[in-house]
Amino acid sequence: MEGYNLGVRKGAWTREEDDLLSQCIEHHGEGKWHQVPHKAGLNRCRKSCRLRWLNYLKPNIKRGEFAADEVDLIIRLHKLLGNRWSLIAGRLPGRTANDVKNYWNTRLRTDSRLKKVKDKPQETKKTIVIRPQPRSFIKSSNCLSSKEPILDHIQTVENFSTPSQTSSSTKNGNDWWETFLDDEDAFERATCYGLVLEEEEFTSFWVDDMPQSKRQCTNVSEGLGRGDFSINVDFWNH
DNA sequence: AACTCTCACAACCGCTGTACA
DNA sequence: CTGTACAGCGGTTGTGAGAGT
Repeated sequence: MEGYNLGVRKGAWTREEDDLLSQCIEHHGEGKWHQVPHKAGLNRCRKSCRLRWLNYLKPNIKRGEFAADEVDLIIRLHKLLGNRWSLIAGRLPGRTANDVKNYWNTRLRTDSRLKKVKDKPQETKKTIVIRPQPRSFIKSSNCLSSKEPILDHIQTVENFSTPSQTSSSTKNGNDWWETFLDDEDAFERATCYGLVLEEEEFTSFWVDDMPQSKRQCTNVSEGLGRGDFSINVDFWNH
């Protein structure tokens, strides 16, 4: 595949290789990984270069022990997302997907904190197999033009229950998602319905006009980052 | 001191999704 | 529509360091 093993160097990177790769990316920028080995003068495959940069050389990478709040977030996000390490890492500034994965596999997988999650009844972790279904909306649609929070609508789906919302989506001056991860009950309920984190901002869809028969397949996504709430609704069909 | 075991981390491999001709 | 190339992801393996015997 891709000439991956055709005479390229493998194994640990040397300081010289790191310097060449760093200089190349500082000069040409990230991306076009297939060109990087040639431009950098490295006898490495593009995958190796990319991995080395993303996991080790890239500026702002945080090294060392995971803080308690980072570990807590990993556990909670893993409960939501499963092994989607890149998404989990995206919520941990300075941490890479490889770091998170390694940390999980070597320390958290057998952590007692997870046992209670494993012991939960199966139905709370049920995942619905879902398939995409194209949908269209007209611009003048009430649901698209409305500025009301999506959660008011989503709450009608599958009895999904978030803290009661006002039209400004706040309660006691706080947005509910700011405390979402701290609210074990809300978290459990959300897990039941297969919340999925995505980077996309919610901009396009409403769900309240979906046929009742399809609602059980609605997949609700919610960005958990503090202050950068976004929500993404995918429409699926069995 | 020598050997074995365990752990943490870096890196590799195989696969999937996407873009494009 | 199909094939190809590429980017990116997650699972797995390799390896070095430290602990234990």
